[in-house]
Amino acid sequence: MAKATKTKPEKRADIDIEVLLAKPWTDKVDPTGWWMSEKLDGVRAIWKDGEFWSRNGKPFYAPDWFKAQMPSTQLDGELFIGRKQFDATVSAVRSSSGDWSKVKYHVFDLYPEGESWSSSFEERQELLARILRERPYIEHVPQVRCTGIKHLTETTDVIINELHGEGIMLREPHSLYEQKRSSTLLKVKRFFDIEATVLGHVPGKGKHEGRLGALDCVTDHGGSDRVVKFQVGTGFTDAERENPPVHGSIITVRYQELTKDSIPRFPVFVAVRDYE
DNA sequence: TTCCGATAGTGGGGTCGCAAT
DNA sequence: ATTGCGACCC
DNA sequence: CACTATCGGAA
Repeated sequence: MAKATKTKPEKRADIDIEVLLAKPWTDKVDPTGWWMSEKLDGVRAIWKDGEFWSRNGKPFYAPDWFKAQMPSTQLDGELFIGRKQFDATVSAVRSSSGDWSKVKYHVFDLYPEGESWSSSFEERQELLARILRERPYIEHVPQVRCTGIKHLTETTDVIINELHGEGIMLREPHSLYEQKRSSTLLKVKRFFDIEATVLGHVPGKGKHEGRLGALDCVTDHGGSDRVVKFQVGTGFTDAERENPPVHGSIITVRYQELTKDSIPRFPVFVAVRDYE
């Protein structure tokens, strides 16, 4: 295993980074012919000018041995340790003395520079396949042609239920790299519902001054002796914030997954429970 | 008429780093 | 040594 | 990341 060098990273200013961002998939879009890849729950990073950059233009300071394998080509991908290891990935790549030994850079596209603007997704993947060969800490994210909605559903089942991954990314065939949120890139995720009891109200700020900001909640999933407290602050209409569920109400909360402490990640208010 | 795209602005869990205690 | 907070990631 | 609220133009 290569060791991190002691050379302190030169401080670099932020730069302008504009990446392709995804929209949620709905069944109004027929995925037939689209490219499927696993949605990796890591940290988005652009390789450019000898450094990794976040999608907000902040630098990540990878060790020299990690950067030594990188090509000169500008790349778009995910710094990723493994499934269910988002926190470990963040810790590795964002701390000043992070352990990059388990991190790999999973590349799914070129980052535009000149002519890559005008090349199709398939052409860019072909170029990537040639560039990314035989590089120890780089993976070229596999793309699978989707044969239809059943194929998409079954693949999502495997990724989420068996491999415990986050979901699927869908790429429109022949699409260009657009440096914005685009309908040519869709994310397929799944969410769960839980019921929780309202403990209290957190006041809102700014445009929500004087009304609800978030609800303090508690749930007893995972054992009635284990009290799991969390907050939910999105999913409300303005009218609901004006007149929120009172203390003691049972509400439904949607979330993606439970954290290691059994707390819902990405919690969203759905409704007050409407049955007894 | 409805829908879509873009912008602005709220909110969550978790981690790191730094200041205050 | 502990706590709180802003600034990031998602 | 999640969402709501607006607005203007496309569909």
